[in-house]
Amino acid sequence: MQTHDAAPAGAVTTATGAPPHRGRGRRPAEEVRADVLRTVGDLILSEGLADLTFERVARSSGVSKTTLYKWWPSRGALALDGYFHAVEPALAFDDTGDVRADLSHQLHSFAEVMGTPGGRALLQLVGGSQTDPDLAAALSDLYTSARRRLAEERLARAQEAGQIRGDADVRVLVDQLWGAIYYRLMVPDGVTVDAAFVDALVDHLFDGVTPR
Amino acid sequence: MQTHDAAPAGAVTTATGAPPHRGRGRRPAEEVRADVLRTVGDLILSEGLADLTFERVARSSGVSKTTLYKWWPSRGALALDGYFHAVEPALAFDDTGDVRADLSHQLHSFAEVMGTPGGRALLQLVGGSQTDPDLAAALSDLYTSARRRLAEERLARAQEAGQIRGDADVRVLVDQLWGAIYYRLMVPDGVTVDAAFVDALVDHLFDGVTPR
Amino acid sequence: MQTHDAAPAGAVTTATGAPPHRGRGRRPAEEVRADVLRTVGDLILSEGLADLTFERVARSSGVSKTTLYKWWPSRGALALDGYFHAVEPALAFDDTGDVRADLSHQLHSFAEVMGTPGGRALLQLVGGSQTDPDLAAALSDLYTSARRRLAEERLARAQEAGQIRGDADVRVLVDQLWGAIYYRLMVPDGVTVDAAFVDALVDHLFDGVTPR
Amino acid sequence: MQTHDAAPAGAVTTATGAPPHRGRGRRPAEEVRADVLRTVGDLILSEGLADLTFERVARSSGVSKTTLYKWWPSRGALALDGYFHAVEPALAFDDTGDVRADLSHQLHSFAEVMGTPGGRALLQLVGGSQTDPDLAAALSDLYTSARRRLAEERLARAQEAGQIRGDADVRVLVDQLWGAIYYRLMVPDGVTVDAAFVDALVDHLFDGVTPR
DNA sequence: CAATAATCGAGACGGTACGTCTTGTCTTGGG
DNA sequence: CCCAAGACAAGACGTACCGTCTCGATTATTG
Repeated sequence: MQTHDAAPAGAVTTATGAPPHRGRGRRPAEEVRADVLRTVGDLILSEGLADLTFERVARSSGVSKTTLYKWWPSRGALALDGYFHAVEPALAFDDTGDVRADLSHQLHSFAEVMGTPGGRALLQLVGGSQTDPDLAAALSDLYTSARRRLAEERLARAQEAGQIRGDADVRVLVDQLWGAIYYRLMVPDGVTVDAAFVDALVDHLFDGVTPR
Repeated sequence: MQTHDAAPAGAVTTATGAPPHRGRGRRPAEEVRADVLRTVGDLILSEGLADLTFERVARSSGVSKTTLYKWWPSRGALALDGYFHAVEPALAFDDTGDVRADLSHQLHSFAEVMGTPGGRALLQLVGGSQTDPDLAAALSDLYTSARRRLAEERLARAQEAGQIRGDADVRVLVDQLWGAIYYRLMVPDGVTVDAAFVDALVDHLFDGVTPR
Repeated sequence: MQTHDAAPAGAVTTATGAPPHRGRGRRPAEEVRADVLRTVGDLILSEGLADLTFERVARSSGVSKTTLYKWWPSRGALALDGYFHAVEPALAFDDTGDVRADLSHQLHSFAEVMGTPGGRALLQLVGGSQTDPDLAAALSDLYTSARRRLAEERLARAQEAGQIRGDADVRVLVDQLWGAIYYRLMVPDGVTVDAAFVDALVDHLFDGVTPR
Repeated sequence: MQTHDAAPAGAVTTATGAPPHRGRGRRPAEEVRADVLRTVGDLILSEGLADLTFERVARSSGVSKTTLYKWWPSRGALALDGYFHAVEPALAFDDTGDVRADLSHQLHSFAEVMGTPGGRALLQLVGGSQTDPDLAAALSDLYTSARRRLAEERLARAQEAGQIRGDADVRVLVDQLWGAIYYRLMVPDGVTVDAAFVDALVDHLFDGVTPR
């Protein structure tokens, strides 16, 4: 466009709450998409997965249900997408050479994050995936699968470096570390996730519980 | 009871299927309750928690919604009650003196049961409890809490008997054994629960993964 | 957990207006009947026919639904019975010898009574009788039939006494006097029932509206 | 009134019978509206007002309850709308110059119509309006108010033309003619509405009942 | 630059389920 | 035996959300 037009083009009027935008014509896809993800992220962190409906997202975001259904095939897909735009999970995994220290650090961070609203939302997503195959698949593809792989790779390197016994199964170790944390959070029978718990997770596995 | 008669007397074995019972008046509470629990159990094992609604249960069981709401305050409570009348979980925990063997046996049984429709239903109940506090409380009260306690007691006895190190935390061990199984089942990123997995769980914890 | 059932035990919620009477044994029939009629009368005068249900009457009066259904076969019958115990309508009809004066007096009284809550309740009963044959029959038997007969008899005496033309139909006159008042009250298209209206009713019929 | 919406107005005679229309998306408003009104009209003429429920209308017409509640705020509004689409009442009022003949003709027609299912439905609507203010207002707005006005205007013209005495109240005459017919129909204590009755209505008022 | 094709918002639509209410029948357990 | 208390099946109530759809408005893309 060669004119003296002052159009902001890609300006995304972030603002709070719902963007105004009166009129029913077409809007840039990214703008619409951003509105949706912001709304979903807010909803899922503040009120949880149970109250997240297409209807509410449409109302709160100013985006029509038609558009929502066009881009997100299910409630789970929408929730997951909004969730990851809200929390931006850190997938990096330190490698200082000391696998026990690295694991401990990583697990403490993980336990801490799981105590936030974002952590609770993740638990609800895992919960919902038990009855929603689409959500289960999306959750695996977008998050848990990558995290498991990163952890397994770090542990495999440690095993090659001789820091973990050769006959141990590093994939099982992931379940006994992260899985144990998930379990305490999802089935909290009078137990809590604290620093001592995380320390015990690592100690038990590396030292064994059989008396010397 | 003065006789050697073992007859159950008032046992109302209404057979399978839904009894007709036309007419709208009052029926004995146990009869109504039995109809409901049988229906809910069937539904939850065959179609899962997602399709369990008060409406369907009322239709399928011939019990009115009024009655359902009177006795079961929420969908979760109804589901849980029906589930436990359908599966009758074995809570017994062997104690042969060899804790490692006992644990292994118990975990193999548990893993096996979790592969059945009843196991999948339980996972869905745990999943649903993430967004339903009532269900979470009921699930803990009726099942998980007792199971955790039994396991902890067995492990504590082993610790006192010198089979487990004194500085180990037996409550954490529960999370690293049963919790690991739950996690693999609920977040199945290309991993499966089989006999080798269960063996590895025990081996890792008792022997430790640090090279000697 | 799931049944939050169980009897309320010793909870004695006396409620307002209701006689206490705890315990389930038999009470004298007249006492029960009086409680019901008092409750129904209060309800119908204060809230109208629409909100009168067996359920509410049972709750408010402390009389069981069983007993209500035993004595009153329909909502209309119950309403009507309660109504007439609350209003005790005056059926007497003066006969001073001057039929025009007697009619005018009677109609003015009637119009006045119809402006009270009792009058409004009667209109609702007539309204309800359009869709409830039982109520229609009961209303006629208990009230309107007797009233019409009294009026017709008074008018017939006047006709015999030569105060009303022989070729007039006194039964039709009832419709054109009382019926006109009912109609204005039931279909109030901007018209009201006042003293002038009642006077006009009588004047039109006795004097005729054709110019002399 | 009844549609509190931009009524389509244009008569849409979508043929008889119920169109199947599979699929859940939006249908043209006029089509939906026509289905509803046809169903309500049939129901109210065949079974009366008492059995008219939103539930039945939804089932019979294939229109969802949501839609019914969106357009018709109450059962009365729905009933009335369906009624007037079924009966299309003739409001015309002859004026041959002879008011007595015109009135007689009009009243005979009215009495005749009131003997049909449509007439009985109208009586039930009037009855229901005694306990339903919304229905009362709608009934007045859509029908009775206009009818009363037409009659009053015809009578007023006759009064100006000297066919009715100047001190008569033409509004009261309406109650003593039409109102008397309504009353006999709504409170039928052994009396019937026939041609002689209608003749007597007119004769009494025009000639007076006082002996000459 | 006007016509056309996409794509948006808004929201109506047929459904299903919700949780509550009333109906008329029936069972239980006092008095 | 009769009553209260109230459980029961049935089914209507009015609301929420689902996923599909029509409609009109606006924009971007074409001729």
